Amino acid sequence: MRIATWNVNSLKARLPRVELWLAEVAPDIVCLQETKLADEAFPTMAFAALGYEAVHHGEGRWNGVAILSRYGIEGVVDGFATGIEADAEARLLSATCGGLRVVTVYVPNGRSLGHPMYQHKLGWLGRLRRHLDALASPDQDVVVCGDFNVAPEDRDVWDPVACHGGTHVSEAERAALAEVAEWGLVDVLRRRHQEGRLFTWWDYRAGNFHKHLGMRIDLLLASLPLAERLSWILIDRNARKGKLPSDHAPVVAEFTEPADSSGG
DNA sequence: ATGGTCGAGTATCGA
Repeated sequence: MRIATWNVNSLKARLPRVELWLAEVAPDIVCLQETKLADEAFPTMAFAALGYEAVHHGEGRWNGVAILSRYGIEGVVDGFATGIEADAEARLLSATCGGLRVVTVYVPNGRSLGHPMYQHKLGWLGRLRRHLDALASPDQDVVVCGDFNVAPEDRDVWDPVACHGGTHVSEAERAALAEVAEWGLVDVLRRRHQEGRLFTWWDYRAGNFHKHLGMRIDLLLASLPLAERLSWILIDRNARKGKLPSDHAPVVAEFTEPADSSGG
């Protein structure tokens, strides 16, 4: 079972590359962020032609998240679960794909420390934790993945000194992310690979990708039963190269099937 | 030169 997450920075601009990438990487489940599409404009048929059922939660100009699945899609929840203050923006989508609970997230950027959107970001991560409480149990197979707009540790940024004082690295953001993970989720890339300079996002400007000045802010968090079945995980830097790339690279992980599901 | 590039949309804002 191959699961991927990718902030595509406009699915309209990126669809040709996304289609080629799907054919090459062949993931079974894909979480997309920043589609920047209204639901009516989502290319359902393009994904169906590649063998994916899809669900999209969009608003048009900004944000927008989607889940593609080769295992079917059911139990869709747009945004936060009932009882949690609704999000005015399309940043969260949950669905069950063949027994796996899948949550795709596009966490607010925060803009700058002291900006109202920074407090909004912290509150949003708190609501995400409550969303997981309402949606699933950590003893199930659950994956929460997407663009968290938080680099969990200093080794997840190109230069902690240069980044200090900005968003993505503050103690409060890291604590809010840790609270989400403490629900019962493992950052599987970090569990498997401990070295620094494993980035998923590079600013378009100033040749930062070429200079490998990036951050690891796109995470694939798995519940413990799922995390224990990780075969491999990688950051697909090739998808950040060439013509008209997103500024994010996908994260792709392979998991073995649960032991009790063989043979059906 | 106090920016650098994208994508939204068509002036700027957001990332």
